[in-house]
Amino acid sequence: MTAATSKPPTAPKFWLMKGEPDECTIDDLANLPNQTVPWTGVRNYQARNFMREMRLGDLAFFYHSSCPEPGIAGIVQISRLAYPDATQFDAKSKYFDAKSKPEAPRWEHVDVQLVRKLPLISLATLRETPALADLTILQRGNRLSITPVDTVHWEQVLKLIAIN
DNA sequence: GCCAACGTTGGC
DNA sequence: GCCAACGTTGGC
Repeated sequence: MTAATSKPPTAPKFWLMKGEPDECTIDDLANLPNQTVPWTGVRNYQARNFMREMRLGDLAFFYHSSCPEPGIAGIVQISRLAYPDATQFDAKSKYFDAKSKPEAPRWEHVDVQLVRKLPLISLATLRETPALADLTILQRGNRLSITPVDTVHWEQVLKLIAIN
């Protein structure tokens, strides 16, 4: 038995990131410089911690949330590791956090870059797919804006649109 | 706008 | 450290 059974630390991970189309749609992202956006505004420790775990090249589903047609709208990749969120110190921002100090920032975020837009995979379609029953965002009461996605779930979602 | 579910706050 | 009150999320 060798030590070769463990996975390389560089294996890309999969995530799902919820965004509100009111702020940035997948098409908005496509039109930004470098098709890249800083994922600012996360104010939940669990979601922040997931961003800290992200590595360059990890892939994420870009999910449209709080809108008429919620669902997966595209794929993005992590293009910059977590760094302090400037909006927490901006008193005019809706993400301002008076309790966070510049010498000890509470909130961080990654940057994400568009990989490809997908035909919208609606929340209803996700719910109708038995193989996705354990997908985190489909669990009762789940509100986390950033969640890990199992490899099998990632592949299953892509099967829904015959990409892979 | 409703409301279930969950996270955060703060008094004790 | 408990827990009630309050705020937020997010689909419907």
